[in-house]
Amino acid sequence: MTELSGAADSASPPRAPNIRDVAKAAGVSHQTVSRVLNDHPSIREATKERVLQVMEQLQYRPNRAARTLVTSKSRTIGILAATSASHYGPASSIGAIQDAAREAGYYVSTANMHNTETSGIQDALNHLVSQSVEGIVVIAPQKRVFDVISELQVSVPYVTMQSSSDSPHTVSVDQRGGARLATRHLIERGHRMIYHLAGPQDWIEAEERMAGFLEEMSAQDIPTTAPILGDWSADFGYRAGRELLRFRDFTAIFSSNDQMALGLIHAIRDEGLDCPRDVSIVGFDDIPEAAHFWPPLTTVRQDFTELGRRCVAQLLGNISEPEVVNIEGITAELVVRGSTAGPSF
Amino acid sequence: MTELSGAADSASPPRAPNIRDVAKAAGVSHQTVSRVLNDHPSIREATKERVLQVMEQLQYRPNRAARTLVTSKSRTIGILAATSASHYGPASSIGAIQDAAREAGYYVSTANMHNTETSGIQDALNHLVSQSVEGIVVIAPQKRVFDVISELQVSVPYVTMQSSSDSPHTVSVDQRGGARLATRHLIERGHRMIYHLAGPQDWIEAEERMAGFLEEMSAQDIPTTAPILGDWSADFGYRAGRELLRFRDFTAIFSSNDQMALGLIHAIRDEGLDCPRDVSIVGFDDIPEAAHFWPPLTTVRQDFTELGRRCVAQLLGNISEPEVVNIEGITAELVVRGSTAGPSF
DNA sequence: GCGGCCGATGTGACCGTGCACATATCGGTG
DNA sequence: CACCGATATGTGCACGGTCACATCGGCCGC
Repeated sequence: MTELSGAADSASPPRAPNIRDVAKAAGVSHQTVSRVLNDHPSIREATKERVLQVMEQLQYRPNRAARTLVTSKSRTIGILAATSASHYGPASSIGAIQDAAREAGYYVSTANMHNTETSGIQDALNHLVSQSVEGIVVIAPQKRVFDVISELQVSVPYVTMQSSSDSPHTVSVDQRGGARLATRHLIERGHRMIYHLAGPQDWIEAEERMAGFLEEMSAQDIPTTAPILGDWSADFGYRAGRELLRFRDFTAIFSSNDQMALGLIHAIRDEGLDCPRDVSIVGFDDIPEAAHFWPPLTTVRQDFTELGRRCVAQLLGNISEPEVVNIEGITAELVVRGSTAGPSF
Repeated sequence: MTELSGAADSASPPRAPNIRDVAKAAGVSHQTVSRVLNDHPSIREATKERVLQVMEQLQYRPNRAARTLVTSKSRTIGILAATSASHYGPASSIGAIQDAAREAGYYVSTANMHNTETSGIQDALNHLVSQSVEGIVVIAPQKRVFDVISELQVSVPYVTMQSSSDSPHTVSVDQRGGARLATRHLIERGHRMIYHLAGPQDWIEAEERMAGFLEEMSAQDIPTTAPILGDWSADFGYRAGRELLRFRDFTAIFSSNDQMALGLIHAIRDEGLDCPRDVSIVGFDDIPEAAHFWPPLTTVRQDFTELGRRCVAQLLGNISEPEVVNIEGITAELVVRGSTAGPSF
C-alpha cells in the first residue's frame, strides 16, 4: 500500500468548507443549507439564492462520505468484470453502464476478476462490497460467478449481462436466437457439414450460442459434431482452423465471436484455401472491424450499448413499463457479408 | 434520478454491526477494535485474535464512508476516459489501472466524457471530483482536457497517459519513436512516396505519431504531403483509402492505428489493387487481431498494460527508484509482418 | 522501594451531513 | 383577536469510524 501525495497545485487551506461554513456566511442554519442541497420544497426562493451564491463563492463541495455515512446510500454501483473486458463488446457495454449510471446520479466503480477461480471472483466481489456499492453489474457471465455470489450471500442487488440463463438477475441479448439465425443462414446456403467453434465452456453466453447452434441443426435434421471450445481469441481461431483443416470434413464454421472467426479465415488462407469458396465462416458480435475483414465477415450483430443501458435500468428498477419488459428484450440481427457462400461441392 | 431497491435476498437486520458492537461482544473498547483494524503494533496477540473472531462471527464489515469522513482519504482514484475507451488499447490500459490500483488498496471510479466540448470534460471531471477521488488518470489525451483541468484548478493530482507532451503529469509510450520506426521501415524498403493517415487532430498521441513521421521523413530528406486526419475507425480508413487511391501518387501509407490500417487495406483491395504489392501499410498499436489480418499487419507494438500500471505507480508516487525513471520509459517496438514490401515501381 | 517509562487499553471529541422534532412567521377565519 | 394550519427555518443528535489524550499495570534501574 502506498499513500497518495498531497494536492498538486494550490496550497489549499487546511479544511474544505462545509455546510456550517456556508450557513454562517449566508446567515442561516446548517439545516437550511442542507435543504438547499436537497431541493427541499419549502424554502424561500430568496434564501435559496443567497445560499447558492455563498456556495459558489466559497467553492463549496458537498462531502460525499458524510452523506453516505448518514443516509447509508453510497450512490455507487459496481461492475464486476472479467479480463475479457478489453474486448470490444464488454468494453462498449461497460461504457454504456457508466453513462447510464451517471445520468441517474450514480457513481461507478469497477473491479476485475484476476482469474476464474473462486478466490479471484471472491476478491473482486469483496472489493466492491467493501465500498458498499448499492448494486452490481456482472459482466463476466461465467457460471461460477453465480455460484460464488449466492454462496457469499451477497446482500446487494445484482444483474448479469449477456447470459440467457434461468436466473432472474439477467439482462441479455437473445444469444440463442442469434446463433440460430447464423446457423440457419449457413444451412439455407446449402451447407450440411457445419462446425461450431464455441467460446470457453464456462461462459454462459458461449453456452447459449452453442445451444442455439445445436437447436437449429437439430430442427433441420442435420447431424452435428461436437463443438470446439475456444477462448475467444483470434490466435485460438487460427490454431483451431489449422487443426480442423487437416481433415476437410466440413464446408462451413459458425464461430462464437468475430475474433475467432478472423483467426479461422487466416488459417483457411494459410492452408491455401479460400473463404468463402472452400469454407464459409459466420462470426458473432459484429465488431466495427468485421466489415473490413477479408472477406468481410458475415456475423450476428448485438447492441452492446443498449445492453449496458438496460442493465442499469434493471438495477435501478427504472424500466419504464415493467410489465411490458421482454426479458430477452434485445434481439440479435444477422448481417450478411462476404464470408459466406454456398458450398463448392 | 431513481432509487435503488432494497437488498436482494436476506431480510437483513435494520443495522449492520459497527465497531462498538464488535467491541461489546469481544469485551473490549471500540478503540481496541479500531486498532485491530489498522494493525496497530501495540496490541496483544490474544486480544487481536479474539476481536478478529468476533468480527468474523458478526460478519462485520468496516464502513468505508465513516473512515473516509474522518481521515478525509477516499482511497479512490478516478479514470477520466474518452468514448474511445471501448477500443482495445485504452480498454487494456484501464484494466491494468484498475488492477494496479486495487493491489495498492485503492478503489477505481470511472467517468466517460460525452463529447470533447469543454462542458463534457467538465461534467466528467466534476463527477469524479465530487466523489473526492485522490487522483485522476486521464486516458483521453486530448489537448483540450489539459486546458480544462488547469482552468478548473482541479486540486487533485492527475496523470495523463499516451501523450508525450511537455506536461509533467505524463506517463507515455514513446509514440514519436515508434512512429519513426514505422516510417524508417517503409523508407528502408525503398518507399519514397509515403502518406500518413493520422488520428484526430486534438489527440496528443495522434500528434506525436504525426510528429515522429514528419521527423523521420525530414531526417531522410524525403518530401511529405500533409497527413490526413482520421478518427481512428476502420470505416474512416476505408473511406480515406478509396479517396486517396483515385490518385495513385504513393506507394505506402503509415496509419496512426491498426483499425484505420485495416480499412485502408480493405480499400486497396476494393480498388482492385494488392497490399503489399501495390501499396504497403503500417499500423500502430498491434492489437491482437493485427496478426490475423490479410495480409498480416506490420505495426508498432506498445505495451498498454504496462502503461496502465505505470500511471497508477506515478499517481501513487510509488515508482521504486524515482531518479532512474525514464519519462519516455516504455518503448514501442516494430513488428514486421506481411503488409509491407518494397514498392513495385 | 520508588520514580519513570513503555506497552496495552479505555474515554471522549470530532469529521460533515441528514433526520426528527421544535420553533418562528404569516395569512386566513370565525 | 385568539386560533389554526401551512410554510419557513433552527436545534440537537446520530451515523461509524479515527485521533489525541488519559489511564493502568508491570518492569527496570538506582
